[in-house]
Amino acid sequence: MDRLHELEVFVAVADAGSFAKAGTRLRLSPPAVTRAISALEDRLGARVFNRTTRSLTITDVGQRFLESARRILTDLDYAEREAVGETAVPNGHLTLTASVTFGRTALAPVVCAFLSQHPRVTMSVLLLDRIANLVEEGIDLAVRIGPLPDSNLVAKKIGTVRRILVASPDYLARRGVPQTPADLRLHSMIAFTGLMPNREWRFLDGKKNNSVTFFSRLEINDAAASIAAAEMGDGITVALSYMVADQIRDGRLAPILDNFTPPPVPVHLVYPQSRLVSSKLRAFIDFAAPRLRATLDSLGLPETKALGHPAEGL
Amino acid sequence: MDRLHELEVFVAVADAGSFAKAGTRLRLSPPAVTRAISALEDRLGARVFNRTTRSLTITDVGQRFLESARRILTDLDYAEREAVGETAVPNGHLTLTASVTFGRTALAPVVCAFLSQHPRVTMSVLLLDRIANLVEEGIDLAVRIGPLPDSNLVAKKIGTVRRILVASPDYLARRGVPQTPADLRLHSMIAFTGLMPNREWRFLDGKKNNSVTFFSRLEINDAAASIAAAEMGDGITVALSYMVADQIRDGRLAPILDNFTPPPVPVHLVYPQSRLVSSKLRAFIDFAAPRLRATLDSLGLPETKALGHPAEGL
DNA sequence: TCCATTTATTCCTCTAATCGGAATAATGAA
DNA sequence: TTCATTATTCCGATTAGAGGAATAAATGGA
Repeated sequence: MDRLHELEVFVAVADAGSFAKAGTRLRLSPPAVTRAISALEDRLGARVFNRTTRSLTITDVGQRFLESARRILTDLDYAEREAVGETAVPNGHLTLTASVTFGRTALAPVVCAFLSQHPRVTMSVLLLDRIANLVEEGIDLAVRIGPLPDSNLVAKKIGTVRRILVASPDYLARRGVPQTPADLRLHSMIAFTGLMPNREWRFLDGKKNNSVTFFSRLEINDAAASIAAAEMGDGITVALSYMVADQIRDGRLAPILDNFTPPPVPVHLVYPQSRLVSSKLRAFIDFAAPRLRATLDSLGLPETKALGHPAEGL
Repeated sequence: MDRLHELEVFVAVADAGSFAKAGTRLRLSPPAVTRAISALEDRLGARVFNRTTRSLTITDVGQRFLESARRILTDLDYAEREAVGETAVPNGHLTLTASVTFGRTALAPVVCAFLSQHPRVTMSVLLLDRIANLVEEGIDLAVRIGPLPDSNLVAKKIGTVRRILVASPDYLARRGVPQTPADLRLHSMIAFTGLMPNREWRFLDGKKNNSVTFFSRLEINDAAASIAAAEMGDGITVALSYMVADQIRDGRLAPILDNFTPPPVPVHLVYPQSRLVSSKLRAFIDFAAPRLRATLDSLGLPETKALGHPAEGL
């Protein structure tokens, strides 16, 4: 077994406080974690952890070894990068996460372009419609849409996205185009709960925040499904602008009530705070930020200051 | 691949100056050495050695990495030993060498006893009838019989062995027992060239060195074969006392001219000089020295000061 | 006190990695 | 120019390590 792998697993278990969490962080199966720790313990001839199914404590041997293991892993990483000096190219693995639709539409092309320029980097891209815990899940970088809660993550803002109402031309031909937000009460609304909870459309009326509530005949928690339903003429839904860029361009959906939208929400790249951001992560951020900014700009109006009610983050 | 294995191979190649020598030292096949260096170079994204079939130079990248690699290997070894602290047991691999017959008769039982007391140690025992180069061949310890040439090896003397003349009782009944060294001229001599080159028997006559030359009808360079020939009644041969201890005890050979033997030759444990003798090597030396000393004592007269002509070493 | 859930470990099968031998090609020395 | 040595590649065989499933144990909550 790769002895450095053993050390990596050992440090991860010590940091995570359990085999299971360390496995999640390192994307290893439970037996793989057990195997690595057992191999280390065999070589040391001593236990490094005392553990049961629900508790884990580090032993004296483990405590003494832990600092050395960290240092050795850091030293090797540094030595390898120092050895190749100024000619170093970013290499290694990066794990990213984003929402499913953002990942598909905006992030994937940027990742592919980055990988073609950096053949020594490998990536995992996790498209999730939940807020991942970066540290616990061993994720290097996330794209976060919406206001950020306080945390010790580093955030780099790359733009905003607008929340817009859309409907199919066929629907609008049948039912008329709403002229005011109040008109929405007369329409079939497809309530995507991720962006319009409580059947309420909040918007800026000039500089004033306003909202209108409505009855929705369809309430759904999946963005793609709500957009598909709107395309089929079932009603009006809300989407983030990038989610429907293709459909708008192709004429399958039309934006409505453009002057009555909520303020745009920010989009950030976020990553765990660290004294040393790895070169590959730095390289990706520097590569991706302007490209994602351009993507966001082309998919919506230029960035404006966010005012008023914060949206639920994705 | 075990990344530390890559570092170990890398350091060994740098020290040895060739893949082939490093492979010999580490007991790896040529492809295994190539594979380890290639894996390291793939991970660094740069060559560490420029090499042809007959030359090898370290690159700038390799030079920068070499010191780090050494330090990391040393740090890990130390960290593992420190972590387990006072409860540490010797562990790891030791490579020993000795002559074939000494290995079989005297060393093997000691090695087995040591291994049964130290289950965390593994050993390779190389029984060779040539003088191995410890550093080049990655050998931790050798048993050397005979005077030692100057070297930077550390030597610990554990005893002496006598060179004795032996013949079978049947031969002696047929041809008579030689009473003086000069009588050897009248006998059939089996000249084992390793111990009696130039058909000459050198011996101490009181305090004076003396010698007798003779015609030998059989000259052979293999100790076992010459002893076997003597057992068959073909003549008188010379042997180191431990080589024929069993035969003498069993009455299959008898020593002759005991008062006219050359001075005993020393037996040493030798190992490369190093600032830190590994705990497993230290443990083996401490374990083996008294036992081998006892073995040598029981197989021959007590240790006496070596005087006169040095024997060829084995 | 009991039960359900979670987690560490073990077993098994499959896949991938690494082994060494043989062959090849290249290099340097005689 | 030839030959011996050495680094590399290829191939088949063996071993290692993966993850899934099952198991057992421990813990927390009811």
